[in-house]
Amino acid sequence: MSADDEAGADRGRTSATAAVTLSEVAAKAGVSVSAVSKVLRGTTAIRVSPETRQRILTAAEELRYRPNFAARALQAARTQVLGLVVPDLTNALFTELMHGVEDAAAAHGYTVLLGRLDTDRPQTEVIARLLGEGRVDGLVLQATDGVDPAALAQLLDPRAAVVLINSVAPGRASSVTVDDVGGGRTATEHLIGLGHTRIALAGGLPTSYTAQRRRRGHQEAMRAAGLDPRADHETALGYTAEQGRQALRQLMALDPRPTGIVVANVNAAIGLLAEARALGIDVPRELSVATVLDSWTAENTWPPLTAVKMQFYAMGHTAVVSLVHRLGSGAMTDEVILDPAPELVVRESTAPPSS
Amino acid sequence: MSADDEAGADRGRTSATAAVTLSEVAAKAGVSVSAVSKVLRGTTAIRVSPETRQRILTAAEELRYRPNFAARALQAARTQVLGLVVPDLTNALFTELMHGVEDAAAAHGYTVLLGRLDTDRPQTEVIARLLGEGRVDGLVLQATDGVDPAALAQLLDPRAAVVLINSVAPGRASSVTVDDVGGGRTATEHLIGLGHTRIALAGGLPTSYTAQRRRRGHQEAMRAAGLDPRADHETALGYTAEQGRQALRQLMALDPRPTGIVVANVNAAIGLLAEARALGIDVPRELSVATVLDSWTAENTWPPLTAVKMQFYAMGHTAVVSLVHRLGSGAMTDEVILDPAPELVVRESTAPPSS
DNA sequence: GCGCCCTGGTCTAACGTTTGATCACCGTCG
DNA sequence: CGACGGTGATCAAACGTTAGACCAGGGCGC
Repeated sequence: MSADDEAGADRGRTSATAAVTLSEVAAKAGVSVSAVSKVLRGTTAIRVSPETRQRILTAAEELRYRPNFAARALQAARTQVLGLVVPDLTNALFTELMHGVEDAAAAHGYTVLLGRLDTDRPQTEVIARLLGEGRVDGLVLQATDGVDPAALAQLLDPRAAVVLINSVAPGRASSVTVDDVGGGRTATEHLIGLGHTRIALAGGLPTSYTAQRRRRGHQEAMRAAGLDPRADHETALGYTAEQGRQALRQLMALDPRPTGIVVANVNAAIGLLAEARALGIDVPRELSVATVLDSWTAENTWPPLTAVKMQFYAMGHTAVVSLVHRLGSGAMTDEVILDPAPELVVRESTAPPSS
Repeated sequence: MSADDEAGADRGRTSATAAVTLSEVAAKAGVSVSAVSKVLRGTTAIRVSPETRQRILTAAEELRYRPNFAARALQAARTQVLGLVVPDLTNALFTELMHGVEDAAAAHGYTVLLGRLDTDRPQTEVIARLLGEGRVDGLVLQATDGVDPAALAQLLDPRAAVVLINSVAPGRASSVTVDDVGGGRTATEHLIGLGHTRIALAGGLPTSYTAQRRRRGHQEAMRAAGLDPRADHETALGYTAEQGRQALRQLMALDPRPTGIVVANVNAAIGLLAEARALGIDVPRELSVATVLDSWTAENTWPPLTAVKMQFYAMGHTAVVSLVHRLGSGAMTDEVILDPAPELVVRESTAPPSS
């Protein structure tokens, strides 16, 4: 217990903060409510004398008027709010995505509401709550990785304005994905270029759309180089640090060992790297590690991780543009961010094979 | 460019999803709107025959009725939504906090709206938008670290229902903080217990309330052990990985070098550790590192970081309880989470000094 | 047989905002 | 001098929900 802390000291009472309404502004300015609304709203065809307008603006200013969100939403039947719902907010990768979403939303006059997808709660519940209750006009949704894409598609109402990211549901929702195939390929090609031939893949769950595609990219690169992507050189355990550790133990049990590993997610790569140190495996001398996805954490491992940076900002931005478009015209689209392409960032976890 | 991807295929049009309203349910059940409202709401003093009730429930079910959020909020003059606003959502530490907030909110019938604090946007703008427009009933707010506490207090309306976390503003808002003093002390005592005497502090910005208190705990522990907390053994650069790297370079320029460093934030510790490896400094043989704050990233560094786990879940939980209490009674309180106490998690980045 | 209360509902106003319809006034044209 | 058009506003309805006031009918006690 620290000596300087004391808890629970009551200090006062709040009078219920009475919100300023249009009618109070109107009373103060000596005009009707609708006059105030029109002036403040900046309606076209204003038809108000300059003096009255000024009186209204001053009154609103002095009273610190703020339009009530609920009343406006009720009247307009829309909220100008978009929901961004992801399974894990505390993912360093998410920052970039969120910035893309927020920038695009702001540019179109929307604000962003963040939601987390509970693993225990059914995803449909979240969607129903946000969209069904009219809390948001549309949704940018990343499904949890464990969920079966087909099952997800099932519970998506095709009439709802939903844009999936990192996943697809043809005919049921729009989608935007990054170039996962390219990402898997780029990471693999880097190892091949260094001279590796026994290259393993520490992949994500088989149900994950991104995992499937990164795996495909890996295999394409292998075959293009005349190498055989062997099944026992692949794990599909998941994207967490702990699952990365498991993947390493599994792959290091092979004989001969692979000399390079492509990891499908940076968090898994961080765990995998830590496990390699714990097992006394020297990275990159004995083992090269390249990962798909880059983040600030990747440059603070030891050795710093060679990574393929994916275009999450662009994905978020495109998703919102797509959503806004959908809200306007109703068009459903599927897009893949191919430009700019995934970008290889070479650090120190990869090197030519020593043998 | 990958061969399997094609972009921008239009697929269809959405008819505007007409939301089901109470009156539609009423029409279907052959009763009045208010009867439906009362039954669905489960009002006490229901006064409705079992058959009618059943008819209403069935109709609502079949029509998939969802109450309109805006209408309900307008009528009740509150939203049952609490805002949780933090500077950085993608902080591993934030998970725990958020869970505490969400659990407590759910227990009191509130949902949580997440907000990010833009560094460029004025914080007052965010508060005004959420609270002033009636989007939320109350706010759990963590100010950005760079902001001056006095300045923050200035712009807080004492009538607003705001609970600060990791910061205080006496008389202007409630607050909940973790035991930063105890955290700084515990980390320092650990190094002292191992036999270190030249112990440095890699601290946060001087304006940060948490940094001030962790520093105080550090100094208390030093003095209690008869050691002198020398000014040149302290940095106050900030909580990011890069600032941790800077801190290490600065502290390693000392002669003699410190044999142990207490870092005030785990992200800074991760950067500091990476920089140590880059400089060829062997942790923990040449240098022990202990950090305040624990997260999954701390166990995946090399060596794994000895850390003091702070009670973020409890802080989030307590903040919401405090907020709900404030919304009810108007009482303003300041609380410090002292129980459970900060918990030392010993890993491999600390050892007795070698000299 | 009259007043009363209970049951099972309906009616109505209100929350704050927006917007199309309406209106009083005035200058002007035919 | 009466109809007309433009100006500068106000009026009223509506969005979907809630809650208190109200009401019709029937059973019962006195």
